[in-house]
Amino acid sequence: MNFAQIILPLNLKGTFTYKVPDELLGNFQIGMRVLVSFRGKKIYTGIVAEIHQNDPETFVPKEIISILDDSPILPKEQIDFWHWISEYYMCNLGEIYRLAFPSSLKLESETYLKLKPNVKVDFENLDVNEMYLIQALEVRQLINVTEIEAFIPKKDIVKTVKSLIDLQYIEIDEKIAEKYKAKEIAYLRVNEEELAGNSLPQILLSLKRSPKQQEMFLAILEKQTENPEKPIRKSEILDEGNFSHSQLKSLVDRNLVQEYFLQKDRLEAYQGEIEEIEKLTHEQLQAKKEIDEAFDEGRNVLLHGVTSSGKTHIYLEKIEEAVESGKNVLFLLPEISLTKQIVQRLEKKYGKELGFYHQKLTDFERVEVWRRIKNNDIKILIGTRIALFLPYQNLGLIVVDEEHDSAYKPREVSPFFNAKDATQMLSKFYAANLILGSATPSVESYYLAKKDKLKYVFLGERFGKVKLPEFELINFKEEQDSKKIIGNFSLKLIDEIKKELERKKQTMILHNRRGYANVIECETCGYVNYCSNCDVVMTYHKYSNEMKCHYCGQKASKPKVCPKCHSENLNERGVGVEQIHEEISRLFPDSEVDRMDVDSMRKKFAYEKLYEKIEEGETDIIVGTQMISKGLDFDNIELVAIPRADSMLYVQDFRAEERAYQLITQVSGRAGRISGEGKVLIQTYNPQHSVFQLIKENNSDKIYKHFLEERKKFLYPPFVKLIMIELKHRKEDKVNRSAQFLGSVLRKYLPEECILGPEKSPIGKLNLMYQYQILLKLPRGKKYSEMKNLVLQSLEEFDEITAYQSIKKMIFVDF
DNA sequence: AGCACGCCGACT
DNA sequence: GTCGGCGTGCTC
Repeated sequence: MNFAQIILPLNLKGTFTYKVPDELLGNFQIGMRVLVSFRGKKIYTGIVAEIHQNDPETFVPKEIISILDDSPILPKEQIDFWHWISEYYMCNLGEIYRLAFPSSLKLESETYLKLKPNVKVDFENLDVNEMYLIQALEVRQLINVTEIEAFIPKKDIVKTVKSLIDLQYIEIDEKIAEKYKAKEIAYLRVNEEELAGNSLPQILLSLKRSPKQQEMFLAILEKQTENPEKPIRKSEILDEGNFSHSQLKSLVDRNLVQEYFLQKDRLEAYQGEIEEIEKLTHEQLQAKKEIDEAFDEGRNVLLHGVTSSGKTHIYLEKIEEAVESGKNVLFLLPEISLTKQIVQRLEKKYGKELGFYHQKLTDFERVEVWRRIKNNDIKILIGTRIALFLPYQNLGLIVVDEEHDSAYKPREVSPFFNAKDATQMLSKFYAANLILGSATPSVESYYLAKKDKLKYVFLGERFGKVKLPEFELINFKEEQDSKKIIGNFSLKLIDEIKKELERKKQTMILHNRRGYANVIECETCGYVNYCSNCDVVMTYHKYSNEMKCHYCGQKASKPKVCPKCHSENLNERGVGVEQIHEEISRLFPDSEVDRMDVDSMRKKFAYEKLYEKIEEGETDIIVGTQMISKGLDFDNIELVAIPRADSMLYVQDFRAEERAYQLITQVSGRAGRISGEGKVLIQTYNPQHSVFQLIKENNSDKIYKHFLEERKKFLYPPFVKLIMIELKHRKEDKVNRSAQFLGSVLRKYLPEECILGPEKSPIGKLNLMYQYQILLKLPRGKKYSEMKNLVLQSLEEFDEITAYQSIKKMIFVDF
């Protein structure tokens, strides 16, 4: 008797045991998809995680209904990887499965059934339900499981389907993939035979009464003669010459032009020439050599390269080497919009062998990439964190660009894992090389590199020996005291911007806070506008004239009078980017000032439009949030100003300083990329603050040393391992009680100094859910896994309390 | 997760 | 009298 452990797309612990029917055993392998029923009526696509002979004692396993693949859809490496993520990040395999697979590859009750071809049904021996289903299938070729519910009682569905499959009357529609045919694109060509049979003047004569058709025919002919190899897109002809479909139809009817279709991947392949990569500089060559050596020793690399030092060049070299040696490459980015430079080059050289995979693709597009990866048609995959789960065949190199970016570990979507860290395991399973790259590596990666767990490769020069920007601190307190300010700007800063404008250079102003004012407060009674769903104040957005909650997205109108005491003395407090933008526009009325933040970029193509505008030099000053620190590489920006730099530091998060450093450094990298005349002005009330001083000094070793000392002193990563447990419920007393209970269970097993809390989360209520948290600081190394097991045990004890089952539990490991 | 079952309040 | 609220239990 054979059994299998099946991963189901449900947020449930572990795998489920099913019996493998003997007739399926012939081709039954780990990594294949199977169809199983669960809870009687629902059908799910599961993944075979294990095959064994242990008949379970406590329950009678159900049988697998059918196999959906001829060969494993998931390679062994991925299954190992899933197990690792599940264990390390304490999440369920089902959650990973849900995230990893495009929904069409894990159809549930949507799965379609059809009659087997040329089958003679013996109606005599069928029961009523079976007869209904057969009859329904005779009328309609395909029926999905949900539709069957209309005429067969839910509880009998699986039984009916199964017995008909056993009788060989019906089958699962296995052409799931075929439902997602590659998009076909229409092309046109001149009918060569006609052209050979008749002379061109003859043909044109025959068209003399339809001038538009004649024009169109010539347009097609011209393109075809120009480059006989290049197919001519139908849409291209219609759009360029402004021809109509009916005109084309006449030409096709006359047999002068032929319409044909080519299966074309949705992701367009670039057709053009390839430029050679510029030669690596001496410093880059040295870096590359060090990377090569590290790879020879089987070590992973942290490539720490200052902004515009040409990390991309080095990536490209390594990527091309890997591809040439027959391996495939995964290039990971925090967000897909940041692909510009790397893509341009790769697209030219690899065209169709380049793939993209990210959250913004449609399901159709995702399935297509899956298929291409499976067929080994993609050599280089550029993607975001979900691209970790593609069924790579022959992965030889993984590059994680901007490895410090927090987009690699979003806290909003489960399963919670850090893609940057997970990559290290993925590379291990595939025996692939790994490069983590950044201008501002995370403190953790830097530490690993210094500890020699990663090979540290440093690029300290900008490409072409361009000078790094200079930093200057402006003591805003002093300027304020001597009345040398206007609003949020010191005269000094205003003056510097003026100079840039005169030189026709562009300026960037960073203010990392959305909206216009942080709070609207009643001066009379002190009332502030709280979000009704969350325990946070609502931010005033002047542009849209509304109050917004940045956590749940709720909007409200701006109060005209205090809702509590009806006073009209409402005060705006806390400066947002809109206000900075407004002030700058007022200070420089003749200049073009644009704002870039999530709120102003919401409209379709808003980002692209502004990007073009800046590139064309039509924008003089760009005011924005952290958005401006990424992906905007323009040659003409020389000044970067940060008027209220302190706001970045006073966030209660042990990474606040690291983030501030990263953000300031990243945005400063936009300045003087070509000219080397870049300047960064930081306005602060606290110029003596160590972070500002260290940034000014621009000595990365010293900065990281400082961060590491702080982390060591206050016991934070990388010196301890953090696990944050967050409990949520609609009723505050209930979460509070449950959190106290979990705290006491944890204290039973773990030493007191490891446990902080439980306490109310910094945001005590979010989306109507009250949240409490417990922070665990666990020792590194061997002890860690022991202690983690104790945490697991505590959580199990917690789960045994039925009253707490409705408490939502979120676990963030290494968050 | 998601779905059924089951036990208490406001209503055609 | 019912509809429907969400607490509880269970899934191979």
